[in-house]
Amino acid sequence: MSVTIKDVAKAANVSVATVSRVLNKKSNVSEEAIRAVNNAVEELGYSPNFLGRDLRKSETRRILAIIASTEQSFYSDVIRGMEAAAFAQNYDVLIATTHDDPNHEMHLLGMLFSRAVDGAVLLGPKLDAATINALGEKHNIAMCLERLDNCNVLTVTIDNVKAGRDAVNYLIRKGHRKIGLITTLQRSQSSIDREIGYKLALKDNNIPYNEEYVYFGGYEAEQGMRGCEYLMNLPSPPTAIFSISDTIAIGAMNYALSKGYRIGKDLIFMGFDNISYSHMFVPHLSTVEQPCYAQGKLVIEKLIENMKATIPDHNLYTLPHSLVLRDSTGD
Amino acid sequence: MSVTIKDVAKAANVSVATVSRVLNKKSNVSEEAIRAVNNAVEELGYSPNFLGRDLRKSETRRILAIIASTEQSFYSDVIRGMEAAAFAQNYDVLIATTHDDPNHEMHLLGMLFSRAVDGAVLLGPKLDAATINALGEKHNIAMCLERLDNCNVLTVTIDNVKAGRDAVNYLIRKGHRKIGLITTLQRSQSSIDREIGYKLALKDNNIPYNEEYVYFGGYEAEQGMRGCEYLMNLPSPPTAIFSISDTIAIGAMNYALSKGYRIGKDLIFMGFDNISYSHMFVPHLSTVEQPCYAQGKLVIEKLIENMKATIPDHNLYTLPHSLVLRDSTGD
DNA sequence: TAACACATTGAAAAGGTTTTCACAATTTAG
DNA sequence: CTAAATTGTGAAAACCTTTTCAATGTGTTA
Repeated sequence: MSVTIKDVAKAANVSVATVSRVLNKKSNVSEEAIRAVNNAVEELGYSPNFLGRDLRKSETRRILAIIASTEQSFYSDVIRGMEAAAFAQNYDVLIATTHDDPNHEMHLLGMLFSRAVDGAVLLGPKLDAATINALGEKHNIAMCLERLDNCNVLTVTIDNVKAGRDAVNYLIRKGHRKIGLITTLQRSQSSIDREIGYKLALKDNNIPYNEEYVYFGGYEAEQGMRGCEYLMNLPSPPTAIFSISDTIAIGAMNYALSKGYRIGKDLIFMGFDNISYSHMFVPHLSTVEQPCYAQGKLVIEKLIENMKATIPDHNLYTLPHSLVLRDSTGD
Repeated sequence: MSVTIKDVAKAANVSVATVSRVLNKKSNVSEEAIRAVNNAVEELGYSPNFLGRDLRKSETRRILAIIASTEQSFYSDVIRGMEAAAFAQNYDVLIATTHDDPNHEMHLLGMLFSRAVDGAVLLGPKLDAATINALGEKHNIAMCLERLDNCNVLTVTIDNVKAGRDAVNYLIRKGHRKIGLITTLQRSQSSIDREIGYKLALKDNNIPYNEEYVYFGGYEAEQGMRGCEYLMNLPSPPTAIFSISDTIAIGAMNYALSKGYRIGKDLIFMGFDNISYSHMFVPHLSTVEQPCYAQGKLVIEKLIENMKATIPDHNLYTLPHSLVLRDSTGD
């Protein structure tokens, strides 16, 4: 029914081998054959069946990026970086979402085990380290943005401990000593690391850790509001709030605005991620920026290297972050 | 090197045909064989090669969603709808981004022509109607969110003309007669349709169309700011502004806030899309909501139907939108 | 002129699966 | 107790490529 390489061969009066050679731009084929084949291809509207090709070559030149959801807009830059690195070596990047379901994550990894893709990058996996380690033994897996403790799979991320520490140190340097933290109950390693950084910054400045100043919520802006409400209703409320994501920080500021706090003066805020909305929101949000594009680019480069390597690289690569200072810290 | 169905067959002491039958849960196979095969599979850590399977079955049960970028967070709900419908029939949804490049869009469609996926959904294509029509003749393509004039390919969208008209009519009903429009220079059909709706609403209320009140910018919040600045510096500035997207509206409100306008009173705003940030931003943004999830779900259902159908359905389906009224219109 | 290198080509194997077909063994019907 | 139906099974074909190998033909060298 569908036109195959055989049909092209017949139409061009050559063998299928020759058609294949022309299509793959092999050198040893005559000008005449090239013309005949190209004409036939054009005429019949032929496009090669990748299933046949991929099966024979045992390679698809496709990489799967597995993300929790497309909601988190800051994935966007990571994907762009991944694509840039992939295209440079003739790979395509496909994206699939898990919706935070480890079973579905495993299902998607099935595409890797079954060779429907050549490699997979996990952006914030829900599977545990042991499972991923086991899979990483036999398959081409990498992690990006998020590391996992005791996981020896190729990983590209930032130093979230240091990032949290830098962020909070900055708030303290601004003259604040009562620092709130809004983080998440459902813990990713990055949240945990940022919280560790928060504690280290307090220690750096001889400020005792006060667990009252830490609110555990969810990832939504709504939860940021709740967190801020909780913190500001403490007997001795904080004067600076560090949130482990911009979305949460925006929610928190939302609450502060509604209560008339003067953001940047009475109360300062620091977010994380530098999502595009963080400088659309008024007041503009100070935040920690991580090199999304660079992380995406690097992880793909390393992953592709690993495909060819005999001894795969299972290292952890840490890229530098930076502070972006805006209205919300009075800058 | 890699373990195949043959290895399993050997280990289980049966033929490859039997292994295949067990794996695909065919009825006519003995309990004994089932046990033997399952053991062998377990022991060898076998997972079937999808390239072989898909080639043989001429089907991949994968659908490609082609989007401009993962930046636009409101795609997220559409994707969720698509996945729900797909999973229900054992299909997977893969996402790929074009970055607004028609060439890259064509490259991705290559996965469809080459049978690496069974169908493709375009969410905001950059290719022209004629090209898509031609491709739609031979391949399983659908469009979602965005229609194209003179394009007879299965399409699921909303009535953007009516939506724009409803939005502007609401602003007028609120007592305003000087209505600004911030739209985009690089035109998608939805922008065009919303602009038509804007004009129709003016006509509905005998308000003459004034081209000074229309600003053509880009899709970024930044451009919304510019648009608002332009409009408010007119000799007789508008008292209500309709933006063709929430992101643009948020930018516009940003400018208005910085100039001290009382949003919801002196100046009212209406956006489009109901992105999650539209009710995080203070003041909360009134907007037009489109049924993203439902559109995604429907387009996949129809697309899968088309795969089986002898005469494919090339209709345009229009789902209902609604107004979401918040602070920015004084509600 | 013989021997040889080189360019171009096609037949066939290979890649891993599913499915058809035929066959044997068993059960059921008459 | 025989004929017919059913069940379980394996060999081989099919899906569509790429690639290996051998063969042909041309041109070059000795």
